[in-house]
Amino acid sequence: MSLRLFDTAARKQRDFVPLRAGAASIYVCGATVQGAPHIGHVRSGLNYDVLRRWLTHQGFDVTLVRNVTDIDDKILTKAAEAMRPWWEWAARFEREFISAYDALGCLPASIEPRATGHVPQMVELMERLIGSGHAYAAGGDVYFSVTSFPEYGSLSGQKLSEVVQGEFDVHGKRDPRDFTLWKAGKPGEPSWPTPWGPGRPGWHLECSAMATTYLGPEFDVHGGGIDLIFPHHENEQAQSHAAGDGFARFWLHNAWVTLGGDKMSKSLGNTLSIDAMLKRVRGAELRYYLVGPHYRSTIEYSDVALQESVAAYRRVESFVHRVRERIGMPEPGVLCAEFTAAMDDDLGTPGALAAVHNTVREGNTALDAGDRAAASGAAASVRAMMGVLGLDPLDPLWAADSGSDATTSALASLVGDLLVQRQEARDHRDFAAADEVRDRLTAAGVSVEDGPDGPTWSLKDA
RNA sequence: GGCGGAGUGGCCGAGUGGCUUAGGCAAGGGCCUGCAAAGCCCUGUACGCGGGUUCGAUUCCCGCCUCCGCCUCCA
Repeated sequence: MSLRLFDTAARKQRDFVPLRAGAASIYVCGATVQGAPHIGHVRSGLNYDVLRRWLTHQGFDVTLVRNVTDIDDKILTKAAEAMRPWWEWAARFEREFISAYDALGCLPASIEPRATGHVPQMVELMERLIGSGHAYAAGGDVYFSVTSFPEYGSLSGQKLSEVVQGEFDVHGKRDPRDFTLWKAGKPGEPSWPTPWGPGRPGWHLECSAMATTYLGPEFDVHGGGIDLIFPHHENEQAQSHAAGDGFARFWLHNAWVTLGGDKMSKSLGNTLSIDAMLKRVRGAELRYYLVGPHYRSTIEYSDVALQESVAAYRRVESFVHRVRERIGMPEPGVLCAEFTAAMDDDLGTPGALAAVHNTVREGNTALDAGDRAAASGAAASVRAMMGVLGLDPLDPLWAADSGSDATTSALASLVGDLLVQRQEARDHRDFAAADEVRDRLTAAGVSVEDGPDGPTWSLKDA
């Protein structure tokens, strides 16, 4: 049994066979850095992070490219409204995206190329397309001729005759469905020189150029949100195939995070910004929420569901912590077969998580029974499985969630003293005094649990 | 109009032609505990509606209803 992925182009699952044995190349459409990241953006990043981790765990040498679109109409418009240079505006949100990815445990991409840094490659691609009759320049714009390419529409299942995209254009567009590869420069806007005059990149072109620059003319996986299927990915594929590149062998698309039944709206977007979310839950908890459902299922956001994920994650986390405290640090061990089977089935994270929880239960039972080897083994397995999902509670990645070392050790010292007092009271069967200590700790946000090896404590909900 | 997705038990969320009907959260009962907490055990018996195929359908087929996405920038 090996990995099978749902390929949008084939509309079915296919066995993942990489182009080069032992290696996997992935291109993900990253952000247009025009505003702050919300959980929907990050869900996409997370999905491909899980794919990347799974492939890495299976021994593949993974190259993951996640681009940054740092030039586009909205960036220009918003920057102008804010009276800031467009490049400063783009850089600011690029940083916000990076820190959002970091906060949720998204491994850094192999490279995060910016559109503005790849104009020569775009020009080269356009020259090839014009040379082969698939593109034409008109009034400083460059368009892709959709009717020159019979395959157009194959990725998204659109019939060219039914496509209603685009509008008639003043620059001499030959067909309203032709899409823009390159936009002629306008006064006051940034531009780059080309054989057809100064201008700036069209959205579709940049991804083709960057993907093939780093991954070669043909590569394994191209991912993005489902909204990108048409026209963005259709156009990318058309350009690259028309230019003679093999391009993506698999197309993966993740579903939305919706709010109130609707696609996230600008007005409500703030509510779900990563910054706002991380004030309520920890990064790992938010990640669990976003990674738990299958990537092709829509997540209808709700506070209740988020809290359920928090509870579920903590169940796993507390088990691993318990083992660490009673037995010692478990190193990541082997995955259970159920987990592997689930992941191989188009990244079935729900089934994978079910396997984790089953192992947690077995581990807890072993712990209760005093079977240290079994408990430790279960914890090792849980760490490995959660690690594939980027959720290993003992990953240093999440250390920041529990405060600085100095703070932690000061707190540990104070709580330790109180627990000694409480234990003395208990030894004297003075339960009123013992409970008073516990109540004080509870009120301070520290919960106490009595285990077979004495009491342990932890911080309660943030 | 074209293309695509979805409707599962109190909630979230998988999945499957019948077998122990995933897993989590919440609830009730029990064990454990000085009491708790955590943990473990047990309980709930779901699959939008109407037909059809079948020995048997939540799962396959047909029709219908409702919701959503893309076709314009979008993760």
